[in-house]
Amino acid sequence: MVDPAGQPRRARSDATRQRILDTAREAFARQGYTGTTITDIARPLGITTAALYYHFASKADILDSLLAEPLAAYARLIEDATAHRLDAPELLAAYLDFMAETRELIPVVAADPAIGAILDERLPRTPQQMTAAIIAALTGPHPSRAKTIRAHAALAAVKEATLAAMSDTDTLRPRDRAEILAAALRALDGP
Amino acid sequence: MVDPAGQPRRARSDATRQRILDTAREAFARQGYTGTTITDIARPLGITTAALYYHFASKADILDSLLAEPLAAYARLIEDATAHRLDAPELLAAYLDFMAETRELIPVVAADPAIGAILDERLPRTPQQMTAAIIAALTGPHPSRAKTIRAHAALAAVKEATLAAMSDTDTLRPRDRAEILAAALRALDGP
DNA sequence: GTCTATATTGTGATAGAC
DNA sequence: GTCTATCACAATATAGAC
Repeated sequence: MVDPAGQPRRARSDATRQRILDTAREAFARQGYTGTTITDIARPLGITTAALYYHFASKADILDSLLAEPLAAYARLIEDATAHRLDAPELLAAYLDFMAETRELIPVVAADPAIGAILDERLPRTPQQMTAAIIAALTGPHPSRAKTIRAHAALAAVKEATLAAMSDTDTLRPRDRAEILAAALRALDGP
Repeated sequence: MVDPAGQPRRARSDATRQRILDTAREAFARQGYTGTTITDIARPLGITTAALYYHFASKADILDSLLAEPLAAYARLIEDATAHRLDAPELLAAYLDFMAETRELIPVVAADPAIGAILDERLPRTPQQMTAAIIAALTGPHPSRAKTIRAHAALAAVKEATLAAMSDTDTLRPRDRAEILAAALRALDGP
């Protein structure tokens, strides 16, 4: 059960699979999902596209593998929001932490309309419905138009400021995190 | 100079050209630029793709025609920002009005990495540099890290809240506009 | 100004050898 | 597990008739 390279075969295969995922994530982040060809993924790895299809059933399957864990985390966030287990500051903080962890894939998913179809099959609700659920949790039981607008502002502030703050660091600095949350809460709550 | 339909030929051609642009804008907004085929544009109009190529040199040429005016307006905004002709509230207001006018095309441009290449040829600076210029104008002469983060938050709040407010109306309500600007300024300026 | 027909290229994906 | 070779298809774009 050990091949000439001295590694168990299963481990070797898993390692290749992981390298494909890493390369794919990078390529998707840079060129988008539709804009990335399977050749773009295979070539940097020094393998052919045929070899790639030994590890994954399709291009969409690669994306699925990349998104599985983040999507599950996001679904949990939505569930917490709709069940009112989090107040507004806690919800914004949870949303921020999710964005921080998933920062590489966020633009990929947001960017490509072709991903919408894939997402619809993986999620209990549409992305728009899921955003609406967070907005609703932020506005509380009496959602005036003004409050809804402020909720959109706060959510967008958290998302973009987090991505901006992490453009030069791999881990979000606690001071930055606090600054972002304070700014979002000011946008949400009024003077 | 009048064809059987009773219209001057030039006017008829211009009208067709305009219908192509309208259909293309709608399709791009729905499916993205890369995700839209020229057949997607031609079929709803009841013409063939060959006919479409009489009016436009390429698919990219259609996008160029759609973006020409918005890009010029955005370049003027950047120029005003870098020349410090606008203070922070005025700059956010100008940014908001630009987003409101261009709302259909914003997701298209933001979404598709393939558009980046086209944009690089049309703009004096990269989109990232242009955003950075607005951020710099918002932070003022002494850009602390905290202030920069707040500027990102404010800008994102304006952008997304404006798109959200206009999702159900064609013209932005003055009350909504004021609400968005107030929220963004709170995010920017601190308590 | 629009058509039919076609050239050309790029892409996701598969078959079968090693 | 990776290769060579190839397929099927879709997409942009062009040629030339009407």
